[in-house]
Amino acid sequence: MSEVESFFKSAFSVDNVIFGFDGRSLKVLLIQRGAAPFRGKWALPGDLVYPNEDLDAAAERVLQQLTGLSNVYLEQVKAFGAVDRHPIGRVITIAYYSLIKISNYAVTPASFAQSAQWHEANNVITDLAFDHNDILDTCLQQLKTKARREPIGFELLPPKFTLTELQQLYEAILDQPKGLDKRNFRKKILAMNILVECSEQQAGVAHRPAKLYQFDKEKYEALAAKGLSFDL
Amino acid sequence: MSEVESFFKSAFSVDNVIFGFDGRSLKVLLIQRGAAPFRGKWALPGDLVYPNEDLDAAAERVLQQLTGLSNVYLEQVKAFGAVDRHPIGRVITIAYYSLIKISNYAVTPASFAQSAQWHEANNVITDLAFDHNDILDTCLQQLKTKARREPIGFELLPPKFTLTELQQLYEAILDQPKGLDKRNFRKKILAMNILVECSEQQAGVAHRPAKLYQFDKEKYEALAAKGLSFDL
DNA sequence: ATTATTTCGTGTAGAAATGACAATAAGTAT
DNA sequence: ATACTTATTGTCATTTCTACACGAAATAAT
Repeated sequence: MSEVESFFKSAFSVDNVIFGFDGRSLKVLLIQRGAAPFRGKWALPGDLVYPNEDLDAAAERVLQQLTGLSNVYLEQVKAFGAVDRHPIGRVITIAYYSLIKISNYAVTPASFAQSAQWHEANNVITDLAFDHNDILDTCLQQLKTKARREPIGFELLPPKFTLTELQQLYEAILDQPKGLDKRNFRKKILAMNILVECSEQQAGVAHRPAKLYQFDKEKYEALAAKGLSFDL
Repeated sequence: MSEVESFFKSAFSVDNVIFGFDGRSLKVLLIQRGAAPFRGKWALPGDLVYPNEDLDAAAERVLQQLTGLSNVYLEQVKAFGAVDRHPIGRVITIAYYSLIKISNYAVTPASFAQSAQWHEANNVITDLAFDHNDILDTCLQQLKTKARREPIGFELLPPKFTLTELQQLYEAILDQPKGLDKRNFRKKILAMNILVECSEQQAGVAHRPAKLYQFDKEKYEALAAKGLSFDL
């Protein structure tokens, strides 16, 4: 075997930290492994990257196969490449996270035999397979950092939401000890001018219904180009 | 060849965007490739990762072989893995950037035959080898973002520096159109309480010498733990 | 239909941070 | 001594931030 060939004995995979929000807390979708290694352990959904598949495409595929969803927010975080991170050989993995609207996720489609389950993002069991605890922590940290500087939170909410729901989301993501002040939060987010008020109101609640809002992405991008910086 | 084996026909490399600051502008260290592919083209320093080498270690090695430096600021940015990014096979690369004190870099050590040269970081030729323009842009963007929120700029300065030097550095990194206000910059950075004044002064200048300062990392970390957030 | 219950929606005032601005001080070179 | 160059320092007006409480609008229960 030539020297160059000896470098071509490794593989790479993608692992995807899929976040959702159920109205109360931030969740992560984990699977229980059906095959060795780490059979039976909880793990991040992931797969080897096909030889002629781009990295991002592989991450999308993993997400699509597990949730049936496509066209969702997906972002690469970093590569994890410790020599011994995988028991069967040299496999580095590229970690991604996605943000999905939890209500769109139906339950595991039949095509995927493995059991998948939502777990509390801030309180995940510490013995995930491989180095997945590491990966999860890194992605969670990155989400927390990024969510306060870019308007990605909306990816976790239904298209129309109330300001209270939005606030609860941010309280769940940034773990502010005391929560956020209601009036100040509303003032701030409305002042950015990136939300549009819907004509409908919240329905089916046993109290005064709230106004519904939508995130206006075009408006945000126009303002961002002019120097607006989202910051919570 | 088994199905699993077909996944083990790829390699990975690291590429390192090495930044320096010469007192006026931000620089990147590029090499001129001595071998195919892209022989003669300018490129980021990088190498294949050895089979039993951690990713970070490979990035350090590349840096060390080129500059003779070790123990410098090094950070992984992301993986670049388009299927066709490398002409000789499937090779994904993990991009890093490092910040070095340019005065410590002697010139290419003999061990490295390739010619290495500093280029203006904000104005690099657009036909680097591989997808290196992409990688460079991403790393530069990341540096700009990160430099305003974490005290990493000091890695580019000598241990003792004047406030004017520090300001010039930040003006070079964040390309503020009008520069920063001198009085306000000093007020802000000194108020953070992470600099210590040296007993010496600047020497060898034909005008009033400035006080020299050092970055106090322990102090910063103590304050950061209590909630200080570096922000310029 | 009155009442209880729950959440919605809103403004103000004091404190803190920011941004704009220029004159004197301390050295070297001639 | 004088010219030259860069270093150092404070104030004021404006903006932003933070803390804080009550009437309004709907449903549920009687």
